[in-house]
Amino acid sequence: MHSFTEENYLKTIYQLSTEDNNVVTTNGIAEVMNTKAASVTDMLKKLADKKLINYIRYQGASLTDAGRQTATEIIRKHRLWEVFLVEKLDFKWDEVHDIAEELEHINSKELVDRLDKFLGFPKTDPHGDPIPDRKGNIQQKPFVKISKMKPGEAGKISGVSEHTPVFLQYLEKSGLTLGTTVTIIEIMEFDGSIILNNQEKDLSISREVAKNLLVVI
Amino acid sequence: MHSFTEENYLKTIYQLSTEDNNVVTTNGIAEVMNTKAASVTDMLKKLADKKLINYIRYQGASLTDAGRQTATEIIRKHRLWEVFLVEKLDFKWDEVHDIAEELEHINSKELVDRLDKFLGFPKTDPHGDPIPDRKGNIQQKPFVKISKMKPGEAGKISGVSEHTPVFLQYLEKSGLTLGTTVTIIEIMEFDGSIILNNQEKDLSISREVAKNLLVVI
DNA sequence: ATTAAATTTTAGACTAATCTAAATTTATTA
DNA sequence: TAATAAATTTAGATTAGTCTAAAATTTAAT
Repeated sequence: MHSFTEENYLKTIYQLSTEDNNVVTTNGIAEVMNTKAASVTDMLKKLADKKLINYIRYQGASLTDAGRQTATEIIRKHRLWEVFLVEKLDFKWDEVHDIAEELEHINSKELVDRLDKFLGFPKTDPHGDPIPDRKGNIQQKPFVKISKMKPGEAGKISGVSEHTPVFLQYLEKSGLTLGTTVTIIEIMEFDGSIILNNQEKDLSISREVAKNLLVVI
Repeated sequence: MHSFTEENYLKTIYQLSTEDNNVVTTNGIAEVMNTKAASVTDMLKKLADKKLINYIRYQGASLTDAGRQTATEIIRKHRLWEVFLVEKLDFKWDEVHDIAEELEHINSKELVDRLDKFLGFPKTDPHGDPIPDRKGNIQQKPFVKISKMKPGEAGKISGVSEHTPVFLQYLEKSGLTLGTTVTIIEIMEFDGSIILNNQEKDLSISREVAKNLLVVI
């Protein structure tokens, strides 16, 4: 088995490599993980030795099949536990991330599969992120950032690309929860902020918010 | 917070100090934890520095109030998770120990309390062990080892002092599950084995088994 | 195409937890 | 009660993960 630390690196590399296509940089990892570049380099060497990543000095890293498999298993566990926490234990969607961050390292395939069944084989977690299947396949939804939409277009809020409690709480307060349909009214030239209609009411959101709110059209 | 390792030491010290009254020895801990006496000494010094145990060189260790509080919190989590695994995920009672051993280190009081509520505030785990309350109070049941009983006496099987899968599977196969009532028929002089009646049938158990099976009379 | 800036790696040190082997203390017993 | 055995602790080494500071490499810019 892999250590918690190794697992966290693999998860981060996975996430960064889907955002910025494929090759991941040392500094990129260091920033996300709140650590130093030197530490990242050490770990990249170790993961390369274990054949979990492809790594070329000064060039960056990408996951091998084995590495990707491990990464998606961790993400699967993270998201299933989040569903459990929200659906069964009545946590709010902004409270579950840190706890799931710990639970994702519990080691038992049997446990994961039984949890999956217990939850009724959910397809997405409480933030709209898709839950990988046992083999690591992820059903990617056709998410569109609100910031990319044009006036007149409408979409159903289906995901977020920021998972911090403050952001989620802001959405909650503004009624921008998963499943609600929004229509773009107007985009302000001055600062790119967007006025949209949400459940009969108009409201303005900043460009920053629009970038992190995902809809399905 | 305390490291996993510290938590495991505290749990072990707690368990040993209830078995053999109070003061716990270095070798005793080393044996239970599958480690070396030298490692135990190091950790005892560290735990003493943190005021979690009272420790006198060459004399042994005992928990402080703070140490006991931490230990019982871990045991509370362990046993609640075991209930979850058996009641909600349909694991057998002999399959849950190792998984709970990992889950017991997840750090969130909120999680524990919500889990407790979700499970309907259970009083005992699947092996009959009492679940400590939030404050660390344990409702000790009046357990009696079958090996201490006399012919003619009867009792309800209510706990075990061995938690290994092989032992639990043996009990399962023999029909010696929690809740069934057994009556002592005869104690063999030769090897101390015991013949008892269990659900209309007589069966013989070894002294070793009798020492680890607990009943309430 | 050099130079400067940014990124990345190496070297060397630190901490937590562990180990072996040797030294010390306590317990046993002759 | 002195000698031996058992238990415990210390000394010194090892591993995983981290860090700072310095060196190497790549990228950007003049």
